[in-house]
Amino acid sequence: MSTRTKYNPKEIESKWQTRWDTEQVYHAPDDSPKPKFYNLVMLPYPSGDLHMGHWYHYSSADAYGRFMAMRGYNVMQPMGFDAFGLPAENAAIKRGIQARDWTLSNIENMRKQLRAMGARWDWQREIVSCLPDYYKWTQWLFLQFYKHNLAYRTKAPANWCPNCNTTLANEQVLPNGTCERCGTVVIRKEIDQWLLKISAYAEELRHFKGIEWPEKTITMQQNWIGRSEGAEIRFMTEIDGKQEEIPVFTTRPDTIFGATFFVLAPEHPWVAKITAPGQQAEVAAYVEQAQRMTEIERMSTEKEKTGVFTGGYVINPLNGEKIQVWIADYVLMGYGVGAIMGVPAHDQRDFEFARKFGIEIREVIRAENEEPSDPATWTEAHVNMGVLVNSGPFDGTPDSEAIQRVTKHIEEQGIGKYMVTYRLRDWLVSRQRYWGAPIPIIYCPKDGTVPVPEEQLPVRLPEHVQFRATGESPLRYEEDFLHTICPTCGGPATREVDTMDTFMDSSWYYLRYADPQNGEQAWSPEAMKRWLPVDQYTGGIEHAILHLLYSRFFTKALRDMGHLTFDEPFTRLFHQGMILGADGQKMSKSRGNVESPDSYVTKYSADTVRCYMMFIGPFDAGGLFKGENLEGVWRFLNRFWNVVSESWVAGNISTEQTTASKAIEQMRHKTIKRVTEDVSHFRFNTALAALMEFNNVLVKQQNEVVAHTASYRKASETMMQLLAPLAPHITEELWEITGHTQSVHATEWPTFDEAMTHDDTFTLVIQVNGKVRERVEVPTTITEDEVRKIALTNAKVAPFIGDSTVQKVVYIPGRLANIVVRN
RNA sequence: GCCGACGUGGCGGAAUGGUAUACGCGUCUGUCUCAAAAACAGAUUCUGAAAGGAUUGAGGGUUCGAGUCCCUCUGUCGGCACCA
Repeated sequence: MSTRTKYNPKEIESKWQTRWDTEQVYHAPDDSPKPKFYNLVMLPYPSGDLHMGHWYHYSSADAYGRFMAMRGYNVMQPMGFDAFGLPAENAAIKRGIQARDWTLSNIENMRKQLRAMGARWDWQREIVSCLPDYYKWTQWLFLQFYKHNLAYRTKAPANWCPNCNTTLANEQVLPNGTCERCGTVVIRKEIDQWLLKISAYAEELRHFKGIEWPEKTITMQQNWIGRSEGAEIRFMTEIDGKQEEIPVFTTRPDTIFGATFFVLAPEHPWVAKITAPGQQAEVAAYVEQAQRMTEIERMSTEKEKTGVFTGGYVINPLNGEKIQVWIADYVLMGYGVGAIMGVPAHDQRDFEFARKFGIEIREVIRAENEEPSDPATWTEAHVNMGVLVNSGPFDGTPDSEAIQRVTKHIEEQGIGKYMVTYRLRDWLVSRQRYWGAPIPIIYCPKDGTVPVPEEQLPVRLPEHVQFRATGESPLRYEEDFLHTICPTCGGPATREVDTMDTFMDSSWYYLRYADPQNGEQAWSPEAMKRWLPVDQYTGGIEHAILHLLYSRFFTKALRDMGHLTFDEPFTRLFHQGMILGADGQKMSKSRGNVESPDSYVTKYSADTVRCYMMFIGPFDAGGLFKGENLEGVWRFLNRFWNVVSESWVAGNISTEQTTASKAIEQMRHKTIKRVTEDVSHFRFNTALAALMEFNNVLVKQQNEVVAHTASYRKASETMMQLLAPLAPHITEELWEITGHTQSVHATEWPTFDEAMTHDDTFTLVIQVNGKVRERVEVPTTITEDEVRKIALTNAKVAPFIGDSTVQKVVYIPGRLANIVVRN
């Protein structure tokens, strides 16, 4: 009999990590006969260290991947690095090193940490977005967008972060008007920018056909995209003696007879033209002031309405009325057509504006049962439904019909049309920074904007540059980079010095994992068809709009270009929660509540940290990291180690069936059922609780006779398999110690027999009027009559019935009997 | 302001309309030890000597029976917010 061994994680974890690595057991082969399962996690930014959030995210996602592998899938679970971006550049400026060196050494460190988790990463598929063999294809993709008119350059007011010294996409400006990265207040700046025409896919992006995503995420994307149905109506004006038309967008064409003024956004191209000479100074001042405003100031809803009369007029095409043209910053250039008709009676914003500037408020819709009243006495706009009044030929029309009737009318008259607008604006991808993929465009004095020919890719980012303290991109001063030859005429030309938003890199990395080493193509059609789309994607909800929306856009655009054959990149999406410090606050150095996962791996084991992360609570809820709570998981793993290793050295295995062995067998089946269902639904916390319960039972019985039965041995075998996805090292080691030759992770997931999950007896709960009065152990075969008899004659129950009349006995088979009595 | 989710022991949390508080942490008691740690055994929602009573943010409703379903309120969190 061998002596008892102690759980020694240091030794076994490095032993198995090395073995898995050298034997490449987690590489997903392209030619497996098994069905594929693409298990993806959002790739990390190489900040230098894997933090608690990474462990939380990746432990569970890996457990799921391991579970699916044991269920017979060819699981592809890749890992890579989203390696371009500002932190590298800032570190370079601060420390006088190269961004590339900083990034690559961080990656090196994080690879080690990722290995120490014991996850089944497919390292052969690793991608690093800042390396030329990756960003070559990011550039290639940009060129495809350009070729299909989905990338364009324009001079427009852009969100500018004065701290990061670069433009930002709308999605990167937080709701409070600050920079997503650094929290600085974003201002607007007019410069030439490259944009991707995501708005062309607004309608399709609103739909989520055939995918299982959290409702919340879908709603967030739909709100972000927005959609308003209405009409574009052209108002007439006269400029320099010429008849001109200015369109407005409205969702309420039925209220057009109530339009008493007209408003242009301050940035509207017609502002200068329509402004009367006498008003020019005032208008110019207002426009300038609006431009200077930060996003915060402009977005404040508390703000009182402001505006300036331009001195110009337009004519309402329906009633021929001449109304004043104003400019006001509550009208946004980026929505609709940047111009509105002001209907103060039935729109609260227009109401406030009209009140402030003394403009007429004219009622054109009256709610049913509403007494006629003077709009001048109103305190707010009347937005309820009703029937049209003061609306010429439309008087008396219920406004439920009026929208359609007026729209039809203006279409027939040729003064407007039905129109849908979206809130979603095009994606600004230019960044005035160095550490990103160069935009593959050349500017030639003769040929203008010329895309870099595909065979000249990649446009290499210089690897050794002089950083500037201001954060200004060093690229524009890199003469070798800047000056080039025009691909069209061969003459001298300059390169675009802006680089691409890092979200460009991450919008397609999941495609590259399918075919990561392909030097000829971004991916081959075969690899694409074999692996994509992603079956399960796990990542934080903070990317609900940014990365997840961009990736969907890429997928749809690339499908239309013929490069992909599916509509959605991520079939099933799961958001893990956020892990907080023990004080309930976000972990941060300034708060001093940061905990390093590495120190807990050293103190306990990787398996302990993994299991603890899964045990904190529901995976989508996140939770607080409390170091002391790891003790519980650590004790569990030790007890598990001891009970398995000891029971397997004990000899004399009996195959005799006893009451005790049958009970163990039943619990084994119940546990398989619970764990299988829980892990399938990402409920790792309750799966672990079930395993702990089973283990507690095995521990309790390890000195009993039953510990020498085949059932008991089978139970510990099942425990190893069920725990394997969660704690891969300890189970692998025990599996080997107990004489198995194959890896536990390569075994088939245990199955259960439904009949075996039911006990022979159950605890019958006896209630009187819904209150529990007694519990009796009875056989499951018991009949209702027997239950009634037991319930009504039970000595402990009797006093609660007393002299009252028993009205009925509700019996729920297998559970309880409720005696209903009335006095 | 609008929309959505949530509120359970000292703590993290568990509960197909059917035994509330599983599992774990912490705490207390005990065993072992010169002692401590570890490990092991037991206790641990509140109240009560016990029988019992009360208890899932507050109040109401549906039901034989409600943490779970419905209504009102309240608190916390998340999203949106001058989008015509």
